Amino acid sequence: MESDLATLFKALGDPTRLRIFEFLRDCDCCSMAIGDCGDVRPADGPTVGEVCCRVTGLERINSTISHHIKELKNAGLITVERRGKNMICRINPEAIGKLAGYFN
Amino acid sequence: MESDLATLFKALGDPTRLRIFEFLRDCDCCSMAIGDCGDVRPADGPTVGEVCCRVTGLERINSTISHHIKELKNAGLITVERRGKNMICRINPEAIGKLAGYFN
DNA sequence: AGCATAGTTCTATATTCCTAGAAATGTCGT
DNA sequence: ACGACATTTCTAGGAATATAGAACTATGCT
Repeated sequence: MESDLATLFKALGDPTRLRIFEFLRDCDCCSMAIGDCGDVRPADGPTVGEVCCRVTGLERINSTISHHIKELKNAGLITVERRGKNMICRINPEAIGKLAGYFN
Repeated sequence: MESDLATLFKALGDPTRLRIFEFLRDCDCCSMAIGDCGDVRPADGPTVGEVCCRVTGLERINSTISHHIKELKNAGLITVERRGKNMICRINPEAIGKLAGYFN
């Protein structure tokens, strides 16, 4: 759960992670999540599995995505919370604020 | 001279490079540069050598700093221009603008 | 309890990256 | 042309990282 700037930037510096991050951010802004590979439903955020099969151009094995999500979480960019069998992922607004402030 | 976002973030994701970047940014905002290890003079920007001996807490060999500066340049975050025997480094405002826009 | 589903952790491998020293390049002054 | 200075490029070694497959953990359902 570090959050110094270099750590934040490093986490976003990998193309795969950046896509995941942007996907989560887009879900966040419209407060909808995309259902398990097809349908659409309102939700707190997409699950790890939804990230796996929904982030376009992302052809990565489950364990790889899980690893990247963990890294985003450790950097403090997102939060991950259990909801039944699933883990739902959300952007951490504080981190965004921190980054936004840095360039102004 | 790439400038996609992942590349920008990756360049800033290394602690050494981030310090260099911030040093250059601070020089830029006050339009002063710190002279060769001690004195202060007006200038377009600090030289590579000045970065080497002036960035606090940076104990890196010359070639290492040069390598990092090159990487910042390749990412499009800074510009490097020859001035006599020296190379002067400057922040690229476009890149800053791009990053600022990204988080708003 | 037993099973299916959802994710995580472990292990291994190939690639990338950071660092530093040595050699090379470019520029200026004499 | 020569030497001093500033910086880059080359080379190499060690650390970190991305990826994937297998094994494991956690949860819910029947």
